[in-house]
Amino acid sequence: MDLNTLLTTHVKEAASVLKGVDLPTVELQPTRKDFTGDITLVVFPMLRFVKGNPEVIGREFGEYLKTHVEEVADFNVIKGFLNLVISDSYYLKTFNAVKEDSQFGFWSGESKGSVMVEYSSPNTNKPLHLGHLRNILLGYSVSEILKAAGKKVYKTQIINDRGIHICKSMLAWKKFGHGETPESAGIKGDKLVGNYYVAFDKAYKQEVAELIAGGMEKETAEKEAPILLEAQEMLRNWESGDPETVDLWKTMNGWVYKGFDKTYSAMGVDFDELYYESDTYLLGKDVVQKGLNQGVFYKKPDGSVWIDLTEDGLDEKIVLRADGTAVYMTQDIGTAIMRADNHPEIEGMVYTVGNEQDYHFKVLFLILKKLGYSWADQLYHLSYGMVDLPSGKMKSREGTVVDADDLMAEMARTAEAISRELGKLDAYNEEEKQDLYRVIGLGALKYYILKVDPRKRILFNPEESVDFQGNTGPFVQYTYARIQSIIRKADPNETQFEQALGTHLELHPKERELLKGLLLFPETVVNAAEQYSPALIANYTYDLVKEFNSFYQQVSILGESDIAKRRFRVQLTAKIGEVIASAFSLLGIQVPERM
RNA sequence: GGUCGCGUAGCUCAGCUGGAUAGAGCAUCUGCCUUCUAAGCAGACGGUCACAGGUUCGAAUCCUGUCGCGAUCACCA
Repeated sequence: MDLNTLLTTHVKEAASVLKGVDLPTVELQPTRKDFTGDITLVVFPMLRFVKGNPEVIGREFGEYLKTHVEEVADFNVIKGFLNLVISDSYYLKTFNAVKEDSQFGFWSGESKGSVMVEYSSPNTNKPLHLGHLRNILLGYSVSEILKAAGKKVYKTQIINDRGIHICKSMLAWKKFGHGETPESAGIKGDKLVGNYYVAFDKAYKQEVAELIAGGMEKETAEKEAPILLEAQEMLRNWESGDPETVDLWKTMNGWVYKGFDKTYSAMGVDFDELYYESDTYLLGKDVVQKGLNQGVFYKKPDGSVWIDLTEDGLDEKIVLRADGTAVYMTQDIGTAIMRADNHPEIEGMVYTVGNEQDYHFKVLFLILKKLGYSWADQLYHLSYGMVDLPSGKMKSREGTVVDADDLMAEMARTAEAISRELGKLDAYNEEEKQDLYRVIGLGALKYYILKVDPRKRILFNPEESVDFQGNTGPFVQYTYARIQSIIRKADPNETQFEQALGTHLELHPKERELLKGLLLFPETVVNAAEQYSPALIANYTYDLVKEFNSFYQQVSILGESDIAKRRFRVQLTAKIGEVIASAFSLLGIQVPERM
């Protein structure tokens, strides 16, 4: 039984014995740092049931708990707050009970069901940038957190591999590419295709300008530019399965996927299952047709298909174009259904998509519900804020996009510069050092992005770059490396968790704080999963690490002469290291042995 | 204009299912490396929790309104 439920039971018991009343709820909270105690019972809410002066009542309850509950060593009352001091032996016993569990904090019971988490889902004509980075890191981390909380997770993405935008880069490559390939150009495939997407835009703008100069209306020119008409024809060719077009499409998409894979692997993320829009949009069209027959949708005179959501407080929304081609919504309907069909066992889907699409997902979930899918109310849009630059939104046309590959490389370079200056890595060869720089650089970047509440937008200033000190990934990594250094130097016998520890040690205040922090890990994981928030894990880890560093500075571990104390400190240190590694694994961040 | 989100120290953020004197990091300033890694520790400075009402014994937290910022309301994805 954990401490809170134990105390709740006894407080209720005290109420019944002392006052003869049934307390429906008991309010406990961690004692604030400035007061003596570990757990505080707030007396005020009890006044509704127990009449009297809160301070007097607090003292009465304190006396009762101190004499009847062995875990309560002492108490004090300040205003309406009953601060309970928990005995050292309770913390030591609890530590003994959990220290050998290498999966401490992770759900170890039966699976709590399956869930599918979608993230990344890029266009295939633009390289990944900082915005994708947040999406991918969030989705991956939430997946890991859900797993730790007992779910089976399928990591997935929908790849937007179809549509007019793809044809634009294909056409530009055909016109201006002269057969260039990633190999011949010596650049990643996604970058190559991205260049042609830009090349299309440039050519298109020029044509429009020329048409306007020739006396054409701007609006007409924008619609009639020959290169655009050509792209549209290419899309029709693609949809009708023209072999040459389909071949080119396959080739160029292949380049892009290879490039993306490199980026994903550099980031240390992966997927269990991929869905391609080119596979799902047809199913979406079928379902729309069915929904039309069911009366969920209706057709406008021009042939386009709509749903009327005005009764639900939303607007009318198009689900199929007049020419019968699919829109964004059509393919998302198809994708959701295909996923549910493939995995009847899943109990939920999480969509990691920016908050600019809040409305879209509201509508999507509502449509699926109206179509009668039972799983529709288990869909969740993990909505996150944009990543903006000081100058505003990132715009590829203005060249202000922060490229994901470049940024990761730059972070590693910064880590290298700092490391070289500190010069503590004599034990490593050059290759090991390079690995370490990547781990630290990535750690800084991932932590920087994941520590903020997903809902909030992030302002990224490339000039100032990401910190390596204070509340950062490297700070946590550094502490981990310190811990490993201690373990390397410690007597191997003493680091073994099987080595029993006494329960009658007198704890140093720093040790108590560390133990309290350690024991919070499991509930932190549960909370993070419930709220889909890696930020909770990051903040927890930071607090724990700060507490450890303070302990480290004030209390000698290996220098302690009392064997029982030293053994406890070494094991506590090792356990903290383990929890840091576990917590960081939930953020997708690695921890180094040295730094 | 409708809808949704956000507004806490100079900057970046915690705290938000109501509880004690609102916490960190960065920046600025002071100390601490002949003792386990100074990417660290200890401390100082810094606040009208956007504003105004309301609910409550108690509000940064809940409700209403106002202001500011952002997103969205496309036969783009």
